[in-house]
Amino acid sequence: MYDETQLKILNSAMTLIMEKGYTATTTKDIAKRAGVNECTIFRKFNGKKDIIKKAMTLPEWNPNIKESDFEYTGDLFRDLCSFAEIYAKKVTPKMVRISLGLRSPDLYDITRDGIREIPDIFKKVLVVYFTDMQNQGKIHSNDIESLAVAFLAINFGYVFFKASFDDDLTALGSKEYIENSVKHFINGICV
Amino acid sequence: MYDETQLKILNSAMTLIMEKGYTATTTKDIAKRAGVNECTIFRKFNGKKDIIKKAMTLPEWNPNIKESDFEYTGDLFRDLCSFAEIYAKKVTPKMVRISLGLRSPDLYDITRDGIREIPDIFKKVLVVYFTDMQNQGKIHSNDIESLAVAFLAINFGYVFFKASFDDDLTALGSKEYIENSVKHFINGICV
DNA sequence: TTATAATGCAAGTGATTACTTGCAAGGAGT
DNA sequence: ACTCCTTGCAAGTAATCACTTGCATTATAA
Repeated sequence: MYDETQLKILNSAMTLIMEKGYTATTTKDIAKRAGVNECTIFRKFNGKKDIIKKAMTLPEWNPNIKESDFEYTGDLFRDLCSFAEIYAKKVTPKMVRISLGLRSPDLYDITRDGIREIPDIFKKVLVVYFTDMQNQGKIHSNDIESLAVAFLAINFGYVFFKASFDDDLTALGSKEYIENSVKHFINGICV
Repeated sequence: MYDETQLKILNSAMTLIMEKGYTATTTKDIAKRAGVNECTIFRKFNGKKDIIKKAMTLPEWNPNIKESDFEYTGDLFRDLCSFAEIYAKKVTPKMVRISLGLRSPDLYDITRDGIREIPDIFKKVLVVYFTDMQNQGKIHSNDIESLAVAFLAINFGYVFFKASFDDDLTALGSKEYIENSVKHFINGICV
């Protein structure tokens, strides 16, 4: 699909965008990091935006989340931990940083759908799951929507904090956080 | 503190940064939106960065969150709803958009502390609160830290989604979300 | 009236941007 | 040996960036 030179350019561009954002990343920067001449970039791609468009299809720069990734057994704790782990594995701090770096008005038409897709799919999975559990009488909730958004927020918030502040806001590891937050989510905190 | 011209420049600059990000916002843009000549900007401020530095001290562009804003009674539901409401009132989608727009490498030295401060303070308040409730025997948790981060994430996640996707991800209003998510947070979902 | 300060206007600064072009060097396959 | 194909190199494009300057205009205050 892409030759070695193209891959170096794609990866360098995304790494820089992750660090500085799209607008602040220059083609000169990209060339330097990729170890190629600047004009090579324009021989290989149709401009700066084209690099992003193509890089976003690479698995390395796309969580590529699918509804079918999330399977469940009916065991609440096990299922929610599994959901959270899959989400954490796909939506890494690196992915969050990239999606923040791609926020640029003249890039929205390219990036918008791909970025919106990720929380959307995870939320859909959760709504289906909670509805199913509700029907099976395993949970009680008068608002599945709030439940799904809250669980999504619990997981997204954590990775966002890591992406933004590293370990400064919380030193909690992903595994402990998932286990504890799921436990609290299921059982509540009331005595 | 600032004359009318300066305020127009400050507000225009921040509005544009909210929409396009710092690097993509030009001084020409700012001048045009403020209805002043571009050179006036440089007569009133010491460069582009200086505008940001000064705008960030304005209450309109700074959540200005303080630990003392959060008071509690000991009633779990009431307290957590109150915390969430205060947080939602200070950390609006507009504020989130601004803090995302300010992400630029050559701005970090100015903005970093102010941005990190907000989740930090809210988390501190939550840790103190949950510890107190634990000591009073009102809640049970083997990890206060996870609890605080999860509650912070529930509230930040929601406002972030609104800032990024408006009502597309969820049409839930702030009031319903807070009430439902707090209820779930306290009671859990298990039957 | 007169002095002062704020602003607009127009023109211009050098630096940087994304992007282009012509030519030469090198490697790979025939 | 010959031909592609890729790439580097150097030079250049027009546009835009943050920022400056000199002068005219206006409103305000003394």
